[in-house]
Amino acid sequence: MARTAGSIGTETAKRVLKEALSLFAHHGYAAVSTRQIAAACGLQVGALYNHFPTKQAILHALMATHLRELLEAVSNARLSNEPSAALEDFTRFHIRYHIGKPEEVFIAYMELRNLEPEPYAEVMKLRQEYERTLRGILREGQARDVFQIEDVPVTAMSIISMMTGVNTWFRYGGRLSATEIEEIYVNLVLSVVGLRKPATVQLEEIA
Amino acid sequence: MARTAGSIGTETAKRVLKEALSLFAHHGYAAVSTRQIAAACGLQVGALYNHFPTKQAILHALMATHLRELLEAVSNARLSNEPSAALEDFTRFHIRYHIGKPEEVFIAYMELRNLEPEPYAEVMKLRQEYERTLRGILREGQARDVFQIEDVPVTAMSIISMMTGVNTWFRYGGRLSATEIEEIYVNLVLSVVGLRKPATVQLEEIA
DNA sequence: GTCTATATGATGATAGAC
DNA sequence: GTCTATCATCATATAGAC
Repeated sequence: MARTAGSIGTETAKRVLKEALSLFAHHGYAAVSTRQIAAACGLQVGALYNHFPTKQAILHALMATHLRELLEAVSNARLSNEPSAALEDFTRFHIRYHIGKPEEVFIAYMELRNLEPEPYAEVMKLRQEYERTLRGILREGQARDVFQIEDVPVTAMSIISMMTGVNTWFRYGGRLSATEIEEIYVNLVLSVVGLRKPATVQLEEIA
Repeated sequence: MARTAGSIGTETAKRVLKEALSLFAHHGYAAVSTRQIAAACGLQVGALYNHFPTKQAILHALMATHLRELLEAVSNARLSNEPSAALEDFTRFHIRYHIGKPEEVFIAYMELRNLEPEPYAEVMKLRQEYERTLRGILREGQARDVFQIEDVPVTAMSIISMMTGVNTWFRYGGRLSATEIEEIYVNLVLSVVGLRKPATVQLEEIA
């Protein structure tokens, strides 16, 4: 069957998702034809429809799977109970996860408008569930007076935009390693809530 | 002629750009047909080609015009010479400009991959020119020891991602007005470089 | 499950009349 | 400058043989 986004069974279906992921990320969903996807899998067009009822079902499966895996991963990340440590944990998790899955992230952000209302609503719900994790951390830190936050929802969206932005410029083999970027972003994000990790480079420079 | 991005003369050409802007922003470049654009202008397809040689030329004109206007506007914004004031000026400018032109911004970020190498390179150059303005401010503030910045390029991209992110969630008539959002973002951006506007809400809360 | 063949319609772009 | 008509190609999706 392999019709639902949650359970993709067969090897061929997995292959289709893998190739479609790459093609959609590079050229955009609307610009990729089912023939291209089939060819990349070593199939003819007709065979594709044994695994997915429509082209859009492939897109939906990619997005929903990505977001579900993201939610599962952040749930497994076991963030600290202390707000500033939790925010650091969340930042490291987000940067690492997003740098590791640039194509999935790109599609999940760029191809939303190609979804029909129903799958769109489902995907948006998953996204908001992830954003809620961050808002929870921010609210907790605000309540305990360890964060300086003017507006929690806006700050949460800002932090997410800031962090997800790495995917627009980061390339392996560039000036900075993924680990270095992670460290920089921890400082950037903590700064946003009025904190700053003590005893790092920029403090030494000032002293 | 109206073939080059810089100079679009006739009324009809302007109309085409206006309608294409809206259609591309809503459905995506690849998903919009030339017939749709023509119909929105009250034309037949053939007439479109009196004004633009290809569909992609319309996209290119939209992106290049937007970025050129953005550069002109930021140049006219007369940013302060003092780094922290300049950063505040830049933030206010960026938020205001981007909230005011959501469709242009959306297209300029989302449809880059639909450009051929040459127009792509031109558009990227314009984008980088804008980013350079912010990097200049950050470097100046770093040199004068008023900003705490670990890495100027990464911080610049973070700030731009953060600010441009408003366009993904801001809607007129929502909880916050454009002015309120501008104020919040000034604080967020100054926080990123280790500053915070004095005597605002969150300081009173702490006291 | 995959193939070939095909239905049905839309696509970007052009030609030539007015 | 716009129209109508058309080209050649491509699209998604389906049917039926193997």
